[in-house]
Amino acid sequence: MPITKVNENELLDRLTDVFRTYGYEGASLSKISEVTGLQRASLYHRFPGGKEDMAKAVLERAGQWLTGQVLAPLSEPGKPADRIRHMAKELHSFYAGGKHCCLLDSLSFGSDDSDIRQHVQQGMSEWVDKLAKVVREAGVSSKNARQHAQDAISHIQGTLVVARVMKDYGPFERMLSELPTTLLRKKS
Amino acid sequence: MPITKVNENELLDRLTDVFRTYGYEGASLSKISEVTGLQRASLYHRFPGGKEDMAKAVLERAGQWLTGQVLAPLSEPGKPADRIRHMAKELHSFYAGGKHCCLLDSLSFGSDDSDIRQHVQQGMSEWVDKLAKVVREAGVSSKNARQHAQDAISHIQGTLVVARVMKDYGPFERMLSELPTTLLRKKS
DNA sequence: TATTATTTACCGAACGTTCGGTATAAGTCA
DNA sequence: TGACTTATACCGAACGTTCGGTAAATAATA
Repeated sequence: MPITKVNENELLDRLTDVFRTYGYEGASLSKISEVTGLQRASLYHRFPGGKEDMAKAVLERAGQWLTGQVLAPLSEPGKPADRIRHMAKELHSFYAGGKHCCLLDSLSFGSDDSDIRQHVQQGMSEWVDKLAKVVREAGVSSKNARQHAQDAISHIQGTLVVARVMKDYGPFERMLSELPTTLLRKKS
Repeated sequence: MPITKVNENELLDRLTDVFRTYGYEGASLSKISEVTGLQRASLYHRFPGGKEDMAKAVLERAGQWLTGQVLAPLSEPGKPADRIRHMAKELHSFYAGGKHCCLLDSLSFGSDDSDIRQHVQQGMSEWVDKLAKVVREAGVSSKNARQHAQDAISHIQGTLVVARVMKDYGPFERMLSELPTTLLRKKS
């Protein structure tokens, strides 16, 4: 078979970049074609389902990344606070120090019942659940654990919004450094 | 002169709704026309600068609303904590309990140097400054005041993202109720 | 040769925008 | 008052462009 012009991983990297930056509607096929170096028709060869397939693939891979790289350190041996510090480090590189915004934000606009929206919701839902589980294992009560997980993710999303709008990455950095404390606080 | 089909305020209300929900690119003139009840050409009579003018007008009014309704209670007499509680109340209705997402989020996607983006940045910048000023007046050190203001706005944005994605308004409500504490904490 | 990746060329539909024109209200002046 | 002008609010139809998507042909590997 002929060689691919762009390999799967790099293709998804660039797609991620476009969807992150411009959102779903803003990510036109022209822009995608320009960024990936593939013509529209070639993109349809790679993603028969078109733009929606691309967005789903991007979300899928981001979810795997999150699970494997960010959430995994939480399940390894060591003191809970150390494990969370490890996660913070992974989050830092995942979001490029706040310079990359979150797909769960950029892809969550538009009509309520869109297919993409459901994927986004499921992604965030899994994130909350997995994070809450670990916090619970660290000795926080079940109810508080879920709240802390939600609050942490809220804070991540919020600092990323501020970073995007203001180009100020301070709040994101600060939030990461305070994660061990805020996430494991016994009483809210 | 003939009477208007939709008055200025209601028109801006509906425009706000569309931009909030769909973002700038997602808010097509067809959708706007449908929601406002005005034909495309009529919208250009009201907003000669087209879609961009509409978004700017919407941002402008939201900024005035924020200044007048949300930030104003912070400058009135009374205990700082009470004043912040008042602001929280106003924020609650401003964002409809978390069901309305923030224009500063939905309009902040797309190319970095767009005119809209600059308006959004200026809007959030003003918000941080005004909030920081009040926190400083309540006795918090200058540096901490700015950080607390940024953190509060981050948390607002974050809980709104979570609310939009998950349809869970708990984090937003919780965040508002904890605002007096978090905003006035002396040490971080 | 069979298969696969990519391309050129093209499609109908929707995009944001503009134009020509109509209906209504208010001001002007014989 | 009544005819005339001006200004406003709106609309239908079209503008050129871009949208997401497809069919047929070419190039390259196995």
